[in-house]
Amino acid sequence: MAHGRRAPSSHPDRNDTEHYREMLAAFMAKKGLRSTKQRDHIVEAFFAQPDHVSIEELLARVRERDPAIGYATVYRTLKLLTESGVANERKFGDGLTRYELADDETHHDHLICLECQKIVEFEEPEVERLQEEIARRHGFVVRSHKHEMYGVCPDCQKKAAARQGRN
Amino acid sequence: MAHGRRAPSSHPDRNDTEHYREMLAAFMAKKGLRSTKQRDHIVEAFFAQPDHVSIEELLARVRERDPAIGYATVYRTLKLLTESGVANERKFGDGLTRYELADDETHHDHLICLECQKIVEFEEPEVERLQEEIARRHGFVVRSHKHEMYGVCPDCQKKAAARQGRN
DNA sequence: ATGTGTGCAAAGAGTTTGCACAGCC
DNA sequence: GGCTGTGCAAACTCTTTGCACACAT
Repeated sequence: MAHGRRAPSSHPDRNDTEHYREMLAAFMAKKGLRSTKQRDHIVEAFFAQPDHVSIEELLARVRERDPAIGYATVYRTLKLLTESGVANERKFGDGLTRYELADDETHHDHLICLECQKIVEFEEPEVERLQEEIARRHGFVVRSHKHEMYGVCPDCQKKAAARQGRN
Repeated sequence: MAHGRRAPSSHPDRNDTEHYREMLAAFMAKKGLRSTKQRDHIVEAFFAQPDHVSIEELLARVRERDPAIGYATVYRTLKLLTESGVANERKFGDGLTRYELADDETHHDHLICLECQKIVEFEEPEVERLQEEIARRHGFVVRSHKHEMYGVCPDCQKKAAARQGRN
């Protein structure tokens, strides 16, 4: 693949997103879909913050530029991004659908803080390898995976310890 | 822990569920909660099929015994089971909340077929070990985790191949 | 008797959809 | 001009909640 490997948690620069812009353009051309200012705004907002964004967050961001944009449009555009292979839907436990760049090369997974909802990404190639082996053992062909750990982050552990000290 | 290790995908026998029955009884006693025939039916239905049951499935099963049971009661009882530590909530991608026995010793994870929705459990202690290491590296204390692989099961691969052959 | 539990129906939260109008090609 | 896209609001799905009555303890 042409684009470079992206370190977890870094925001992709223009060059990194180029590949996804092309994917999207190709998909839209193939389906006869049109480019509109709403879609452009939403796509830009997504590329500017492409990790774990919820519809709400995206809508807020997009409305800074164009207050008239409706949330149905955001839903529809994110579905478009998902279908074109640019974005992936993720459902963490909180009932919201979040979206992230569909980076099929960099398989990052998530550590989620149960107290402050902070999401930390990690990569572990060894886990990837084991996964493949498990799938093979069961005869599955794997398309995607989800690996999340829920716990308490260092900051919240400190806070909890401080609370403990006071009481 | 007193209860035996349970192999993935096997249904626990009476003896296996004993431990959970005790947990539940202790929780209810502590909170001053009451035993009712509805709760008994729901709990039995859950223990009879404790893996990945949805509220719908549970409700259908419970109504075979008592058609008057409302779904609010099933929701409330499953929440009770979750709070008492007997059950765990799981959200796979389909928008339904499913419940399973909260077996904190046997960490089984899931392989999910994207075509027929079949769910296969697997265990991989090595992955568990790696997880712990990753969490430690990030300073997290892990409470729970979720590890799911989405793909195509052997049956559906065969079906797809057959379709291919015919066309 | 007291207060928890239940069933129903309504309310919520998140997401999808139908429709008339707007705007791209 | 034709057809896609948009915004709004209504519809939908799953889950939670308020209320009056039922029933454990």
